[in-house]
Amino acid sequence: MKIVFMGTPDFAVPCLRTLAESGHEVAAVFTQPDKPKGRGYKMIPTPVKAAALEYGLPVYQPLSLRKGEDAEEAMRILRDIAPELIVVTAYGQILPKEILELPKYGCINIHASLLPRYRGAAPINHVLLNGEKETGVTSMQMSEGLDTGDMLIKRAAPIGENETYEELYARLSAMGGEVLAETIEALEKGTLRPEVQDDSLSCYSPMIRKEMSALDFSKTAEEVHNTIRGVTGFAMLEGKRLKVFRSEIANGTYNAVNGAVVDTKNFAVKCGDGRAVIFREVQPEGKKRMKTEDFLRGRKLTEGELLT
RNA sequence: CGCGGUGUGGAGCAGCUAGGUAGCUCGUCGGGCUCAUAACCCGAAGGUCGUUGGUUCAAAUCCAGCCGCCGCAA
Repeated sequence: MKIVFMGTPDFAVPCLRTLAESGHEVAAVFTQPDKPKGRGYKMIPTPVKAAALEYGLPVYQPLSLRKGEDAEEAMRILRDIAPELIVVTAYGQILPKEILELPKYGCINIHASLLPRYRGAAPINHVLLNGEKETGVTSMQMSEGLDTGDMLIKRAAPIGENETYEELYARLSAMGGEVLAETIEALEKGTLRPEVQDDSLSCYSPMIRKEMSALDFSKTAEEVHNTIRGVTGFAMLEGKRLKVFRSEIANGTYNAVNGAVVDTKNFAVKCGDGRAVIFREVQPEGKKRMKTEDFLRGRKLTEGELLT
């Protein structure tokens, strides 16, 4: 089958690899344009582009598929290729109707949630922020709405109590490749049974804004913990930013001001419900990421010291 | 040329402002104590102080360049 793949971040790479190694013809890979990024504004290729070049696949990076010269040219390229199927995984652009209808089998999307829950840009983050116990990956037949297409194959995954965004992201990313493989296999066999999404059960997961990462110690320990897991928390310690990558909820309750260090050996911080969150992995401003034990060797805490 | 921080034994840091014996908390190794321990006590090994050059009687420390790592911002 002749397939065009569209995707951008790491998350989409397993899907691309699945296709590239499936024996199907990957006629083109679309990914977002390279942008000056990071320190020194270096141009960094998107992970999907890097992987595509590895396989020697042609890469296209239109600014937009909806308007402008790039969109027209992209449309010409797609018509010229005449793919039987387009696979989209975390591409970062909305596809216009004419592209959705171009391939014989339409466009298939791999989405990192159990639809219709957590439609939208940041399902993995929001699932963790909300303390969900289970999530998954769904493949769907794309339609014009945002993640509203008919569901094809759905696979669930339990979420660990202390699992972080990075960990869940990696798991679901790999699972995405597997679900895609199954979906294509079923498509070829004609055994797919599309299932309409129940809109009344749906919810959206909007893009993450950086202020969502600010830890608020007046909230419950569970909420603080979920913020750390879902979007990497940060707090101010002695005027400097401290990122928190990993945490657990401490046993027992404490009597102290919210945000106070209540255990200097474990770096436990008291939260609004009297319980405390133990930081397990942190990164001080200007330093690298490290385990809390390492951090505490160089930076002694005092009981009652305040995080804000 | 986006802004800024940082590079010191295996880990995390201090020392640098006012150049002159390489230090702290851990880890490792050896020994001791203990019913026992991620506990405690004693001892030891381990560092071209990122790199190159400059200033100086003398540079981890001052100056310049280079390399690496990181935060912010996009």
